[in-house]
Amino acid sequence: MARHLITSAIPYINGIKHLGNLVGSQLPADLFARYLRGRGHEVMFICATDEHGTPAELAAAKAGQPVEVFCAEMHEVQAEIARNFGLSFDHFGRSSSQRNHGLTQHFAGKLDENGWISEVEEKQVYSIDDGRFLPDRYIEGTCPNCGYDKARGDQCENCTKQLDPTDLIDPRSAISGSTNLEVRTTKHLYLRQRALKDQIAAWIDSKTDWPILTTSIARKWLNDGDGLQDRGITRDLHWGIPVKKGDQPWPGMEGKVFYVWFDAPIEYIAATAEGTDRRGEPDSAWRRWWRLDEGAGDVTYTQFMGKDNVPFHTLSFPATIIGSGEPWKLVDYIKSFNYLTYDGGQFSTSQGRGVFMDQALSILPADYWRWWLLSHAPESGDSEFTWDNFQQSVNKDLADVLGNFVSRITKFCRSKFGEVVPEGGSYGPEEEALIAALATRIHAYEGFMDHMEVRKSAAELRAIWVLGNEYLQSAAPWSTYKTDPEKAAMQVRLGLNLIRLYAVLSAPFIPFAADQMLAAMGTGNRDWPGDIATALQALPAGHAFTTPDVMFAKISDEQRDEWQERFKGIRS
RNA sequence: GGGCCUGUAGCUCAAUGGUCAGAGCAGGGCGCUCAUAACGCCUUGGUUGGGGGUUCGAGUCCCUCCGGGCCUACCA
Repeated sequence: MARHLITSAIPYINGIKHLGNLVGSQLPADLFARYLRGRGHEVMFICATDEHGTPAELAAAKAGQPVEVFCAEMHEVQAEIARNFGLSFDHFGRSSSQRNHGLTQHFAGKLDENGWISEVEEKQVYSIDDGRFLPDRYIEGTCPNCGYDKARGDQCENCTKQLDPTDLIDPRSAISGSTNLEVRTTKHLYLRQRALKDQIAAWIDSKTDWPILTTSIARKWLNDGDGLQDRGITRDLHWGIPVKKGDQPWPGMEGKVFYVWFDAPIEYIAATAEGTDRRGEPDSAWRRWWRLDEGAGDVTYTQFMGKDNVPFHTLSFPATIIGSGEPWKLVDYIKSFNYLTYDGGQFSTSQGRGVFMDQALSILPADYWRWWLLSHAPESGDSEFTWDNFQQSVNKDLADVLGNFVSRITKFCRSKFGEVVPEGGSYGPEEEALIAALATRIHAYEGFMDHMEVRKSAAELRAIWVLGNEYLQSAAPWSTYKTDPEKAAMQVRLGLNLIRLYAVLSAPFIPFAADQMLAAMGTGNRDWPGDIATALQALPAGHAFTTPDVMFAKISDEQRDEWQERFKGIRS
């Protein structure tokens, strides 16, 4: 039994996430966590909402709410949706928690003690009417290059030229449209990543088994141009973690907060503490996951994230950890994902294009989405969601292959033997062959799952389901029943045990259906199979079961067409 | 502009430089009747984006061209 710490990139607070966000971090992380728990390992699976930053303040203002209230409400909304998707977090925390305040200030204090913080005076655009400094992309104006009148201060979307806000002609606030702007001087703290570059590079170089997507992004940032740059870790905002050195004030930084990307990954640690606090456990309970000197030496730490998050998890957060000089646990493996696209384009919140998590659950059970998303996870490149593909995959894999298998064996048994595991008969060559085939495929499945090969795991699991149908077809208990009822009883008993075995193996992908299968089989036995023949005797003769309703109703062409129309959004 | 990823069957994807490039779906045929008209077996289908090169051997390595995507540090 090993100890596994698993974190999913924390979703931003300002709205409900779409299926692309889900498949890029939370869902595969949940798959891995459920699998490891199923195999008997000790797992700590952490996620949270990422609540700070300019967009949160603006979204709250738009909703007409104080930002604290807005964030608290949105956290509950996201937590509820996560529960309904079966995301099995040990704790779903908040980056605005007091735990994160304390830890973030602690890390900043340590970094300063060790000389890794510099104070920098810089000039930024201030909007007098908005009463706030504006990040570059919140300044709009006319592009000096192409004349596009909605160019942003960081880049012109029309001609893709990179800009400085002062380049813009007729600059205005993207928030209010106000042109009452001025350049002001402000002081910020920078994390001296440049000075930590060699240590970080050596650490990255030691990770030879990481996905290319992960290491290539890290190396690009380490080596491109002048190499890794220092990063500002404070902002002139109201909502956030006040800048302090540990629990002491930071002279000259009054009224400023830490940058959201500084405190967000620290929330992984803080959320673990929030969880143990909630359970009434002492500090040692979370520290044994995070402090190498307090019991975390045997922890394997895996992070899941979309590719946009990679620089922060390979560079900034490790710089924080390493720079602290304290024995905090560093990540062992980063599993990163490409993007899911929607029907030939991007998911778009503003255009209402694509399916968002709440909408997904309003039309179909979570397992349908979990299965499709995981079996099509964007591992080697971006992958595309189309309704046609979704309908075909779900109908074939879940309804025809798995659901129908459960249906045919339970209904046959009910009609010939009643809803009880039948007695009699013994294995022959066909059964031995099935057990051998199962052993081979389950071994392969475990190998793919151990290595987080999500799509290959799904394909292997499906192949395991198919073995059940192949067996039934060749064993043909409906025929043997006529001449040798004892043999038919043995075949059916094996088939019913396959249902339980499939529930256990499938639970990481489709936990709700797995629960349904176990409930129908009248068992709470979730033991991961070791010896397959033994595992197929979990339900003994005489054990009562119930015949479940249709587990996966098929998606009709009408539904598919209606949903395609409903979620296509407004094309610009 | 720079960098990274990617292009394989109608579709979605596999293939440590090494048999005849494989699966699933879709298409075609046969079988079965327990089952959600479901299942099983067989089968059609590829100049691996184009061109050049290295090698005994290239989907894989190199060059080049074409197409798609992402990132480029003050959004997160």
